[in-house]
Amino acid sequence: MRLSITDDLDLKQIAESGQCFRWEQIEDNGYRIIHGGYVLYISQRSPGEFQLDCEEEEFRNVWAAYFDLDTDYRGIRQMIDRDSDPFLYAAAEQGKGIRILRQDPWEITVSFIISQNRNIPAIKRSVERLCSLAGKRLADKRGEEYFSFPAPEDVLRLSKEEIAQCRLGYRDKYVLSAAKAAVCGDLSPERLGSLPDDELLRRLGMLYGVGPKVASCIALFGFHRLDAFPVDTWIRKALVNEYPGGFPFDRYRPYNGVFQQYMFSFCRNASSARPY
DNA sequence: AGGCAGGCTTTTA
DNA sequence: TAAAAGCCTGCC
Repeated sequence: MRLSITDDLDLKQIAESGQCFRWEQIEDNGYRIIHGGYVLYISQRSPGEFQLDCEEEEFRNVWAAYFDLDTDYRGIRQMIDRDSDPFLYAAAEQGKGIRILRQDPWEITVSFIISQNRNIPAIKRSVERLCSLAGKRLADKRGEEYFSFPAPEDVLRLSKEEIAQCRLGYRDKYVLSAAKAAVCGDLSPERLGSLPDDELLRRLGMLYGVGPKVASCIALFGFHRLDAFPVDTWIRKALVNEYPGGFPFDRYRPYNGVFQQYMFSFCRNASSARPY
């Protein structure tokens, strides 16, 4: 089917934004996306024009939510005043097209535990290795092989040797601990989904190996808490350099996490020049 | 009590 | 060799 939208949506921006680690680029501006039991091939024809290899029904039931199409990202960007916050304005202009996907909380929890103290290519390798060893080997509509993201029980069934092959390093015990918590139901959306942000962050932070940064990422990307604001090395530098008086969280509530994502993308893409 | 230094696996540039 | 979407432990 074809999809035409007027709001922000840029596949390349999202693919490189560091929130999803399993999108596979299959052509220029075309990706294969694995989400739960569904696989989508989607390509961007032009700004606002997309081709998807699914029926309208699946789009309405699955992918519209995945891409968070009910949220008005253009409207969120318009909260920025160009004159009073030129840095954030420049970041949002360059990151236009980013959306916060509604991804699976368990997959996000594992992915961001793995992410700590590593760069994105390394994260992707570990996640994919984990999937190929513990996930189910399946075929998509094109007959191409893919692996599902493993359930917590599947992760717990891995041998020591298989865990080692995932190159998780010292994070392996964190992943196994999270899997045990998930099996107990301690990570279920039913139990955590209705908690207020601060309480959710507190619960996530109780997981072994999950500190403030990773907890914020899980809240933002796994529980769609758009006000959660992960502070990593990039954002830390940006806050020091651009907001010596502190970031105006009150001004940007309840979308601080979206703005954080623009800044993260901007800082990572910026080489050394600062064109703003 | 709360803050801080050092250590941790591996990969990337 | 330093840095990478950090966190844990032990010490003060």
